[in-house]
Amino acid sequence: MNLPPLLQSFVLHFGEMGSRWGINRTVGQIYALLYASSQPLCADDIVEALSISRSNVSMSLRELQAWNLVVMKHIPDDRRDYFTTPDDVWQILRTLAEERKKREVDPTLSVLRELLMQRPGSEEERHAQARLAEMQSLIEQLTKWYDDVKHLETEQLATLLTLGAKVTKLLDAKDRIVSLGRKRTEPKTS
Amino acid sequence: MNLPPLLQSFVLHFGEMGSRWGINRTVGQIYALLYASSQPLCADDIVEALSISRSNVSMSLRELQAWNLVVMKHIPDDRRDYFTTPDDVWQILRTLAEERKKREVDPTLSVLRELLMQRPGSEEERHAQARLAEMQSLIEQLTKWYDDVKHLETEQLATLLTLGAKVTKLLDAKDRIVSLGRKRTEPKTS
DNA sequence: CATAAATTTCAGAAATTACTGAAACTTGTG
DNA sequence: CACAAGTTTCAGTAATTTCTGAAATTTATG
Repeated sequence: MNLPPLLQSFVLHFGEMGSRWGINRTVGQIYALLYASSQPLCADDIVEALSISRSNVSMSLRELQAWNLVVMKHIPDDRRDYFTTPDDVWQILRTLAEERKKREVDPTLSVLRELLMQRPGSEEERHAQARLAEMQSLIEQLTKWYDDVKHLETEQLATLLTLGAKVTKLLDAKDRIVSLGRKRTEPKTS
Repeated sequence: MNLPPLLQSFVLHFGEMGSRWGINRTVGQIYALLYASSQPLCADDIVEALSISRSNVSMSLRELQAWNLVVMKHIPDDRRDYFTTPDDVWQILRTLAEERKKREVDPTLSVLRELLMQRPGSEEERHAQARLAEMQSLIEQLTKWYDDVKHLETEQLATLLTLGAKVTKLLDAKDRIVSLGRKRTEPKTS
């Protein structure tokens, strides 16, 4: 591996974190490299930058494509495929959320639904189902929220983040404002 | 493994998902078993239920404790340690969020901060730093939101979820209400 | 449609991670 | 404090995952 030190640290860190994020080391490193590079890279650039085999690069790029985390680019008069990551970090976040949900949440939700269709054959099963139902309910509330929020434009999403817990206060505030309004009294501005 | 079919399916599913969630199969299975069981279980109960070695159970319980995902209970006149999961699924969610953040986000944030302290030694490094800064900014916004929201009581959290994207509309509504209030006009109720 | 460049596939090797059983350790009790 | 019940540790083994290099396939072009 022969990269500028800063880039190398970043790449190595993503490699190490890879396993915690459910991807492998190489995939993490390649992603980091593409993310931080100023230019799209082709497979051989990656082979050279990370000192890994050509086939490993091929497999890993395929994995990153399956995650929709890289985009392929073409350079005029060059047959090779070049890769980058999308520029917009908010868009990357949306993709990550979508893919992780697909892989980590949806399968469980469908198993829960299936198991909750069954008739319990014992008291122990009845209790288990009650617990599964709690889990299902929570996950469905979370995914409903996610489905709602994922369509937001970046700016709105940022607003929502900045608002944070104040949302609940805002709700109270609204109620107060409304009732004040009804009494035709001047409300405070938040 | 000799469990009621429903429980067994649930346990096996959690085992399979384990790797995607950054825990291993056994840990996933034990968690599922404890989660759905009506009674606390001791290590030997788990050995029997899942047909795995005593030492594996010990190691896996240790891991689950490190995640704060199980609680130890004691039964009068019984020296053995018994384990359950917390009852409240919302509390479980909070714990999961906290632990995943600690393992999956915080280390990266600290690496990013460190790398952004360095002075870039080339144009390539300068560009890389700009990209890292974008990533850092996004993660900091997200963790700030999280730090804010994590203190909410379950009921408020549920409200926030139900609200979802409507929050942004609510904001608009508030503005309208406020200005209407100023004009001493009867505002609409949401 | 032949050729050459680029890419992918895949079987086996290497590396990593998970699991077991035996031994060591801890803790409560007579 | 000796014993027994319970728990943990750890070295070796098993299982899984990742990586490689050679061969096969695809694709653009003259």
